[in-house]
Amino acid sequence: MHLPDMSSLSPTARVILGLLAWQSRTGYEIKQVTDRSTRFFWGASYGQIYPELRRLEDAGLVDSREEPRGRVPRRVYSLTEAGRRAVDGWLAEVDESYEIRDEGLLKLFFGDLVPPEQLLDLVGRRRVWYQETAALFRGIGDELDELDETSGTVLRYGIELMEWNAAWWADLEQRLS
Amino acid sequence: MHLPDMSSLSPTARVILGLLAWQSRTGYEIKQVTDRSTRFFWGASYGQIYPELRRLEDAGLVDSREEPRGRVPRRVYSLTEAGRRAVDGWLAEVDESYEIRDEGLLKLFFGDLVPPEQLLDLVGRRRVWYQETAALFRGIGDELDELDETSGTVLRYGIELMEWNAAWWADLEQRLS
DNA sequence: GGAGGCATGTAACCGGTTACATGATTTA
DNA sequence: TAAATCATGTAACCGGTTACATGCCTCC
Repeated sequence: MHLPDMSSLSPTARVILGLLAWQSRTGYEIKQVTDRSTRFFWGASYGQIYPELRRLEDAGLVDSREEPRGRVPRRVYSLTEAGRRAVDGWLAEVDESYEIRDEGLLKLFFGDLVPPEQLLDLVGRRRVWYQETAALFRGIGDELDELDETSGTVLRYGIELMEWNAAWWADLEQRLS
Repeated sequence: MHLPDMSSLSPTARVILGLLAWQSRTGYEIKQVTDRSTRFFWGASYGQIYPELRRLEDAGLVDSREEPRGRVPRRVYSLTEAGRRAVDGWLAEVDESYEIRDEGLLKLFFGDLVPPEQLLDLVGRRRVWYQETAALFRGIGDELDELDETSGTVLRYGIELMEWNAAWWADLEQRLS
């Protein structure tokens, strides 16, 4: 067991520890939950989750017990007290990263290089994509009942951000045509 | 000289080629320009730029000539015709990636784990950050004169997005207090 | 003379995705 | 019985950041 170095908590580790602070879960379940909730602003893949769970257990921030379903092996992870302290420590840090990677915006940036109708096509596609994503998020919200909690607030952020974007690109589309 | 494989144009390569489509530049200048324009939705570091320029030259998408300033070595890169075709090809693709990594949102997601005043503090910090970033972008806009071009439109997007965020977090702040 | 900007580059590291591999169980 | 879902994991690869290293030139 190594010293838990809180300053080096990787992004994926933060998501995992946060989710485990609510309840114990398997790696598979963690993936499920992130796909339905944090995916759009903080995703996680199996290739990260399973090795990370090992590292976290190694560091003493989580522990696990085997809970097979029939003959299907299954390992449930729980937050330790040290893990809980690590989560609290991270939540108390006063620095939050923010990053966007938007290829549509990059293409718009270089929009002067293409004929107007191609640019208009791009803008229209983006508008549609934002509308569809907003609808997708609304659908997730309809299945949820915990919209009053902070996790619900984040979903609302997602919906409203997508709607804002849909409106912005629709506006640009109109001005270009 | 290798075959230029357009389908494998890395994100950084796209930014570089796009900028070179406007005018020839050194690696240093490319960094300058991205820092003032695409940085907030598509950044680039020296550690990427210089090796990428080499690879692009190897692939025949750019070429370069030495243009030292006094005894300071300096290499100016230009887009070749194959490079221009690669840019046009990329711009014509109908698929654009979109990604957000927002640690503030992640903390809000787990907001139920912390005392209300700590959550309020986080929300306030985020609101301030968006306000400041909006102001920063507006400052960049004031120095620019090409606000009618598509690159100017992208800056406007940045400003308005930051303003929308500032308003959203301010609203949440008010409801929490 | 010193600070800051111009200019180029590399090495180590890191976080993440994708594809692959395996097998049990449940559902249509 | 076939497909989908549950469940775990690894290896190869990739794109990117950070820190480091070097040296000239200009302006205060």
